[in-house]
Amino acid sequence: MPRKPNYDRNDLIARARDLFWQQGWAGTSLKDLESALQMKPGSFYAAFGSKDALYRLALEKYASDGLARLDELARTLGPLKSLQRFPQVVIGNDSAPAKACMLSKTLLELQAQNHPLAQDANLHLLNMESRFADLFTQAQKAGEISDTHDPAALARRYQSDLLGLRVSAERAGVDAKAIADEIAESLARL
Amino acid sequence: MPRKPNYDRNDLIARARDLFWQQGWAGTSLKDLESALQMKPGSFYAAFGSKDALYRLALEKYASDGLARLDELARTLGPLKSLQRFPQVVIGNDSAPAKACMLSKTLLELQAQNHPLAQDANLHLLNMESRFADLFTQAQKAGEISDTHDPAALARRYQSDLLGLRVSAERAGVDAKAIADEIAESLARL
DNA sequence: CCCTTTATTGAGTAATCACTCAAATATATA
DNA sequence: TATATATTTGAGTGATTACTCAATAAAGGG
Repeated sequence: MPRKPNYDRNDLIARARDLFWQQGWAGTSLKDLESALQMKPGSFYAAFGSKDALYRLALEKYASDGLARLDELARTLGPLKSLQRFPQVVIGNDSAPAKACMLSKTLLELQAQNHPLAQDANLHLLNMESRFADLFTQAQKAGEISDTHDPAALARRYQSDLLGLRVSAERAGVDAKAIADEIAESLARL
Repeated sequence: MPRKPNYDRNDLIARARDLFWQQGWAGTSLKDLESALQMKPGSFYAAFGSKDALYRLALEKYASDGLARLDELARTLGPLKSLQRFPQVVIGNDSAPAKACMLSKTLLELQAQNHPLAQDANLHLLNMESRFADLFTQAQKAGEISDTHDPAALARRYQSDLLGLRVSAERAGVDAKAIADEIAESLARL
């Protein structure tokens, strides 16, 4: 008996993610969202509840897509080569709405206000970091890198490098690809 | 004949810088500024003209103070050791309003809106980068590091690492000091 | 003390913010 | 087709935004 919504919820979340990713939390108004999602306020709030709730969903989509991209890379290239390739992949996606990581942008914007979304972002970052650690462990077991280093420490440093790379990639006049190459090269020396 | 202002302009700018640094551009309202600077709207606009103009001054102060801190370090420690110490110094300042770099926060928040302040931030970052390059050049001339690498490339990578470090230092559950040590250690291997 | 010049005050501006809700509309089942 | 249930609509909410301006206060030179 009910009436079905005439939109694809997942697609709406993806579009919201792109907006939030590019413009940030405060930089994205409800008018922006209404026009991007083609929804009137009533429908918007019936579907998502609040701007924050939609941002939360957008963050989750961003994070799980990122994990999936890394996993697929690992499946085709193996642990070390996927870690070496990932930096280039991440800044090379020209259809992405921004070069910088949405999780770090969220963290930097909302951490000071103790906003729950900042905690969400940090959790997703920790998730990613532990996936990096897994890959380092696998690379050690495969003999691709020496096992003198702690995989957790390698992952911590690798993620920090990635975050720096992606901030740098946002800047004008900075050759981010060169930085990505150097990150990959330094992994080869482990 | 004129009446003198009863505030220290430089001190006001420093307080504004701290607010902006911590809370960001959109996250800092005029009410926040009025209460932190103890100024009514009229005085505020007579003194600074606009929120953006004050942010601009705050950015300049942030950048020149950063350069000064690096220069002093270089004077006492020499080029290589100052580059090695700088990461720890930058994340170790507990009285600072934030760990992350205000220039990168500004860039990430305002770049998408093509806000002039984002360009300002990038210019300050370029300034800092060229100072890093100078130090790398000096370190090469002093024989502290090999001269096989291009100082500009070293500076580019170094700044990227610093930006990543400072984002990481903002996160809960991340041992940023360990990352800073690794950055310093990797410089020793040049 | 007067007068000129500047600083300070704080109520008030229009615009925008996230969000609400009653009415209208569409759909699937009975 | 009638009814129950859900979605969509869009004008409108109060709060907050950055900012203005006429009135008042203060300070130094004559």
